Amino acid sequence: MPRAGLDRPSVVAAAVAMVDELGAESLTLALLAGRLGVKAPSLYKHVDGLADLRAAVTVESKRELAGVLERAAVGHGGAEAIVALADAYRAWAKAHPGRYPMTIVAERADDAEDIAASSRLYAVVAGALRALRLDGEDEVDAIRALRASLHGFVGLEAAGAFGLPDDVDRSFALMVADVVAGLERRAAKDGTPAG
Amino acid sequence: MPRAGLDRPSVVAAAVAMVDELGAESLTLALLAGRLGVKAPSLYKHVDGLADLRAAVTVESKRELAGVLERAAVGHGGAEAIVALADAYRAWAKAHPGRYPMTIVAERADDAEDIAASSRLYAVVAGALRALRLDGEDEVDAIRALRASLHGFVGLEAAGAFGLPDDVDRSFALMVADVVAGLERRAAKDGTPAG
DNA sequence: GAGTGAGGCTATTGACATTAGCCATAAGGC
DNA sequence: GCCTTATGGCTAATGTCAATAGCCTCACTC
Repeated sequence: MPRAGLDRPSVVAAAVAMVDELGAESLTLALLAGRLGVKAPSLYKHVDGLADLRAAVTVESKRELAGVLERAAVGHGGAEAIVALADAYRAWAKAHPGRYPMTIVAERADDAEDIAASSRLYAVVAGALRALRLDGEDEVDAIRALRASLHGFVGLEAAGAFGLPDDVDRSFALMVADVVAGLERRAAKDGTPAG
Repeated sequence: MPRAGLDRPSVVAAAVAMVDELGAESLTLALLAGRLGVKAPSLYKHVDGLADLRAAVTVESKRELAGVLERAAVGHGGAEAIVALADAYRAWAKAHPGRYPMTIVAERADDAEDIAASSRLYAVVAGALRALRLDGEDEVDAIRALRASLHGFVGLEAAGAFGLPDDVDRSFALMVADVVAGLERRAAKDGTPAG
């Protein structure tokens, strides 16, 4: 029997592809092994079971999304940066419906890579809001509002909750514009000490 | 062997309780049967397998949430109604983290009960926005924006994505206020033909 | 009280994860 | 160029779970 030449990165990459194609539910060691030309127990040489594999796919997905958002934000400032981030966020989620939900699960305290990837994701959103010059609790509140809107819209869209034929792109653009306007008003209020 | 006296409603009710306690992942026919003092195959006399049971729990959850929201909205008008709806929505989701995600899955075209429950849920959100007097696409856009914000916030909260200690209630109240303000501005623009 | 059907049951199959333990291959030391 | 070693495959076995088939008995009806 020739060696298949697998290692952890290649196994995780195949798992990522599988989740993209078949959805998170369908990620099974048996099927993945088959695709890699190997029997299921062999995967345990590279990965510590299904839970570990899922965790690895999660980290990889957080990294990928963070990278996409970082690239989307460059060259834009102020409100434009937020809109660019929002569009990239939604596009990535639509392109990877199987993996998108993984990007919002809380980081595992014992996984340094997960913590790093999650922080990157948080940082890129925070970065898009930097121009508003909010700080402390106000900044946290703003980040939460933006993340909630984006995640909610994308999550509902992926779940097929927008059954009506009305233009979804338009609904999204309007929502993002409202969020931007709302946060800008918060920033204005913040910067202008009330009498 | 005495009969256990089960029927579809009692089996579904036990499943609902199980999801509330243990989460959706842990809903298994084997465990549920054990709780009901019965062996797993017996459940097939009342329910058409795990998929059917999950679908039934989903419908029940949509109904329950719709009922809660309907009750929350009565006695409020305008912006107040939206805030009341939002608070009730979040409270229910926090109280039922295992079932909440089921409430957003698209209805199954072949399940009349599911369609009815989903419509009720949509209608109660639409009702809270009625005072804005939006119509057609504008109304659809508004409903989507409100649903997205609510779903996103509670989804992130349930996922443990709000790791920072900052006051989550405050973040939510601010977001809802911004959504209300944004939609009111849309309504004003809509009612005032631009020059 | 006989008949009947609903609601339990056991037995079995099949998918899957996981563990234990074996064996060959590929890589490195002499 | 051999010998050692550990890595990366394997088979075999266990356990959990869903699902199906087919049996048996209780409870209700006539």
